[in-house]
Amino acid sequence: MPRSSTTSDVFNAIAEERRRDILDALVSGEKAVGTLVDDLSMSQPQVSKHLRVLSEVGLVRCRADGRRRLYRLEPARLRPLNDWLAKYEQAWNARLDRVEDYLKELQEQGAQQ
Amino acid sequence: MPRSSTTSDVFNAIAEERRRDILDALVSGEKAVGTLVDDLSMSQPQVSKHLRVLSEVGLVRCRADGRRRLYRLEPARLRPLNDWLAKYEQAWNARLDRVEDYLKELQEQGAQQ
DNA sequence: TTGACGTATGCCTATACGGGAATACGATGC
DNA sequence: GCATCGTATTCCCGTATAGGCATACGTCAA
Repeated sequence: MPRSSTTSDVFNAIAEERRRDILDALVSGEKAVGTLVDDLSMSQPQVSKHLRVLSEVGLVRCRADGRRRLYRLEPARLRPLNDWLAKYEQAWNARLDRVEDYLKELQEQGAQQ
Repeated sequence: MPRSSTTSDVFNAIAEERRRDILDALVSGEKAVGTLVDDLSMSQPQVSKHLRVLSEVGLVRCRADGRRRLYRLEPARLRPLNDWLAKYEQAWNARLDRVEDYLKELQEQGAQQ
């Protein structure tokens, strides 16, 4: 069995960094495909394909404007991610309280790569 | 070019649902591999392999106890996810304020699948 | 109509995957 | 030492990808 499809859920869709870049670029508002191509220095087909994936999981929505297509963010779809992450906030904060431990994390993180 | 490695970052590591299941199971505390196998009804090699991925991105940490290996959560490593998501909280909340829109989201989400 | 523009799609390849089965490894108890 | 338990690793497979390139599609201007 291969990896789950990128369009199977939000988690798989945002696993690709390029797609996160696209979402980041859309935070400031609706943008045309060409604008994303320029801003992110990606090929046009590449952008279109990633937008398709994001669209299939509902993270973006499309609107026609002449021959351009304007894509906008659909932040509500990030909810599953937020909900899942919320479970760990408590455990997380408990660690953050111990500053020494946290600094050690960062050191190990740096040393590991 | 294939998809990024599952061990390339936290985003790719948690894309797999089984691995999220494992993390969820570890929220309550340190657990042995066998315990996870029973709790999650997964094969032992499967659990070990997923734990390896989680371990490589630092989401879990291992400790030996006799012939058992106890794995525990490393919540601090979820930070990149939290940071990335934070960018969207504002846009998100703006939508949540409009309850009608949010309900519509849920309806569309249900109708789509 | 014709051409140009903006975008989407199809084909291709190398690549990394998740799961199953078998097996190797390390620690324990006798 | 030896059998056994608990885990990790290896090999195999079918499969879905991301990117490059070429091209099809829809819309607008002249």
